Amino acid sequence: MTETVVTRFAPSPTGFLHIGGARTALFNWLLARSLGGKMLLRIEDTDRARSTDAAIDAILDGLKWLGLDWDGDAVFQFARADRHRQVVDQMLASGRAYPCYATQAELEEMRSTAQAEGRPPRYDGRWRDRPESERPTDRSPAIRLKAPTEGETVVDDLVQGRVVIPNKDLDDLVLLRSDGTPTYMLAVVVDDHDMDVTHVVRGVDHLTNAARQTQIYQALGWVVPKMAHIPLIHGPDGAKLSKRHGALGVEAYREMGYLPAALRNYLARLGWSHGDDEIFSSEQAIEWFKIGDVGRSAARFDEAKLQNLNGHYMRATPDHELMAALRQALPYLPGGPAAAERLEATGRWPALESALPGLKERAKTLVELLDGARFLLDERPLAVEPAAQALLTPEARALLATLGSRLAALDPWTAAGAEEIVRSVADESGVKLGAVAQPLRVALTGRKTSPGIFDVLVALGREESIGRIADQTPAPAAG
RNA sequence: GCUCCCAUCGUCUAGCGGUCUAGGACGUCGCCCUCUCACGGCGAAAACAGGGGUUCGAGUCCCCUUGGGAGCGCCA
Repeated sequence: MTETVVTRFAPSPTGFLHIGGARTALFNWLLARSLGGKMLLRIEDTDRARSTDAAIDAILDGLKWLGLDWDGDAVFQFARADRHRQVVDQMLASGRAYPCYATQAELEEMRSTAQAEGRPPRYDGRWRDRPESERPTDRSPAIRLKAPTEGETVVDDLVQGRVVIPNKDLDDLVLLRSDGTPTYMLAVVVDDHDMDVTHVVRGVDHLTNAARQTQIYQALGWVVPKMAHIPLIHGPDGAKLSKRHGALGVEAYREMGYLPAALRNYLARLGWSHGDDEIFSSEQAIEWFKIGDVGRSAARFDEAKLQNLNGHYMRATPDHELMAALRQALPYLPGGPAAAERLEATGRWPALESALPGLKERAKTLVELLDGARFLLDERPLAVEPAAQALLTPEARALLATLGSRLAALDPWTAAGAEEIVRSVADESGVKLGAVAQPLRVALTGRKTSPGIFDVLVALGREESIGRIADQTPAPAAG
């Protein structure tokens, strides 16, 4: 019998799609796809105060952008509250759960005295075995799990190995709050069971929860799904990734000009490896992925490596595809919308695409690519960067003047033809190619660096090129 | 405090008792290519946290120490 593998990604919609969450989703996705199974999506929105529609949209949008598709419709946990309560009734009836009337103040006190005595803060089970006759009628109880007090609970984890937690360290967790709403701990178990989830892949921060949830499964007599708790992502300083480390949400990576495929590759390689392979497609990752190959130690997020990887992806992407990716990303990039407008107005979309080969090998992100393409966006007369200004010496301007008139006669307007002219001007003037090429670069782009200057000439076209050169050429005699 | 997890170059990692004078990648530093910057090529520096065992033999297994991390809610 072949059981269909079912994984699930279960974010709580209280913010954007966290980069760590994205990796959890990726591993769930890889596991499901590699085993021919399904990945489900469940929105854990039981915290009504913190859950927002905007966050749900952000998470869905982030997953789609990253190319992580899920099977079926997203399940909303809050909508299943009745089912959760039904399961608790079942547990109450079987004696595996009991009502607890302890007040917040009592719980507070329990915690503080436990702390003071050096014991782990936990519920003392004071309502666990109280007879019904003692139950107060002036308030409604929370329902707690009657957890085993002795022995140990074992989590056979696909990544962490066999993790054993003494039951005495696990208290009777709340299943249903006194207002009748189910807790996360209960909801997760019931939903995973009802959704036929076979593999639970999530962050190690849930490892202790896994033990507690195992107790719930056992109380219910349900099969415990396979678990895989993957290590968390840390910031460059080794501490858990947080706001102060900068970008946290995947949408920020879109804004920084990263390609989804590159981010997927990077994230997959963070904590998982297939020998020495560094650059691989998602298809390869799916083929190679084994959850057991995921390491147990936390990995630091290294943006320099992500950038390098993204650079590889950009260079490897065919121009028309990269062009499409850029057009899609433009609305999200800083200055992107304005750039799109300019390209539209000047009709330079084709020029940009033709300049892509030179542009993409000089950029690690789409943002850098766009910056490199600025010479195509700028209008005459060009603003020359201060650092570049120094190259426009009187001698250089004179060379430019010669160059301008020679170039004007070039036909057809090709890179090879332009190169021939530039080289001969250099030869005739007895200077090195650079002495002509550099001033030409400044005249054409306003900067000291750019793609190959002959390619720039072609991308800009004859009229614009000649014009820009003229802009930097001394006015004839008159002055 | 208690419970659990982790520990190879600065970073991500390969290594699953002998092939390790520890490999790859990013980053760093040289050199080459060159119209600039890149790309690319070549090369260099750079690690088994410490201490005990087990074993003929340990980066690989066990224990301790140290150092990190996570969890301990009527949050998820």
